Amino acid sequence: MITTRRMLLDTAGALLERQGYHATGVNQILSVSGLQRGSLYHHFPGGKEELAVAAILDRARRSERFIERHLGAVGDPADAVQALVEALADRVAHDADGASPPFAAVTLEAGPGLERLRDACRHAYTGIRACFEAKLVASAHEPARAASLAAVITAAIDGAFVLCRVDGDASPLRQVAKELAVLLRRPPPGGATAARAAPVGTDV
Amino acid sequence: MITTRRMLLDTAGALLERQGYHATGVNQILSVSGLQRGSLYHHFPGGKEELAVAAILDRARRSERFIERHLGAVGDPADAVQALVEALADRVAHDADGASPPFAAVTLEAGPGLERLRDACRHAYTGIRACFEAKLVASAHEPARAASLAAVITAAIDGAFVLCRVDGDASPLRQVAKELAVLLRRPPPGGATAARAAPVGTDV
DNA sequence: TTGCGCCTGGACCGAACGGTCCATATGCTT
DNA sequence: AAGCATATGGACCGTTCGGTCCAGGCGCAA
Repeated sequence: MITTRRMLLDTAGALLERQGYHATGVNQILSVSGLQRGSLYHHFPGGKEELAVAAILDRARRSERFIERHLGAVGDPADAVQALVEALADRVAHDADGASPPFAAVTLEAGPGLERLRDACRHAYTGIRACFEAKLVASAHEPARAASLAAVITAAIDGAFVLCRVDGDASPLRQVAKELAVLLRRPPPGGATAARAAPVGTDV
Repeated sequence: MITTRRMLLDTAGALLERQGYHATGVNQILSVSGLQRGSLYHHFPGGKEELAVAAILDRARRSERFIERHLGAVGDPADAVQALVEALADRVAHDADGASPPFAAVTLEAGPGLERLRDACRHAYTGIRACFEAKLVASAHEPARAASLAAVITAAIDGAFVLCRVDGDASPLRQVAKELAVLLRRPPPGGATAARAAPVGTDV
């Protein structure tokens, strides 16, 4: 049955995102999903870690599609990133418990003995950075600078999720949305490109 | 004995930073520190959570002092933040396993039932943001913008630590150092304030 | 209908978890 | 030297952990 596997991936993914790997027990995954141990170990013979890896990779794919869709909808990269992060903030505002960076907790917990999980997280972060990088390169940024900006965007969003969690409030994400837009509108320090700075600004 | 308490705080703090709360067992804290259960529960009758809270608060104080020292040593806030983040990158480069945001993992894991821990994390993040905010306000930034920039700085550093972990490399922090400096040198979007570089006094 | 896959329910397991308890040091006060 | 609070070593406890196992349920092909 496909729906059982899907249920496991979604449940495990949501719990991993919110709580991390060690705080998420197999029993919790089962009780939340309403399934039984036999099903889990049938679909994921490798147990908890195999399920976690599959759930992370699944959510990584979804995250990339989400980002690509948003970045593709707006031409200017500064506006596009701002809109994307505002959308994440809206999501946090509706569902306060959803204030979680998708992979940070699991990444930080994946120590020795969980190499597969670590690889999955690396894959996720690499893909996400690549989405931003592609958008920036397509908007005439130099490749090295695009990579640098993509890392900052990814890092700031992740960190903002953490701040949203401690604040119980979406404003850190909104602050990051605004400031990333400021950063992205600035011509590179080398000054090669003429100021496309534009009078756009002034939205709060 | 004070050294026993100190040993527990340092050991627990380091493990919590690297692995998070649930991945860090009481047995691990004891074996790494070379102490015994009796000592731990004597100094921290509240057990694992009380020790974790104390360790987090302890490290929060140290983090604030570290940040204040670095920000106080350089007048211009952009240069100061850049130097601070470069210093963190150097630390990561030497000690690859030290690539951990100090409080992110624990923050994300602190769900229902660990409210004290969550409060400690909130306190830590609030204090760290306040350090940056104070520096920016002292450098003639408007308060609202200073708060926004402080949140972005804090978030970007945290996220960069996560990226350093997955990359096994300090370059995300170096990229963030560079880009934060770019952002901080940029006048606010409204264009009103021309942030004249601060009086070089080592305030804070 | 019978047989034969895949899938699920759920009892069961050893190990590890956090926590309790107390006998015994240790060192300070008198 | 005696007495006492503080601190430590370590056995022990109940619970929960992730994981195994297998008896049946189900759907489909002959």
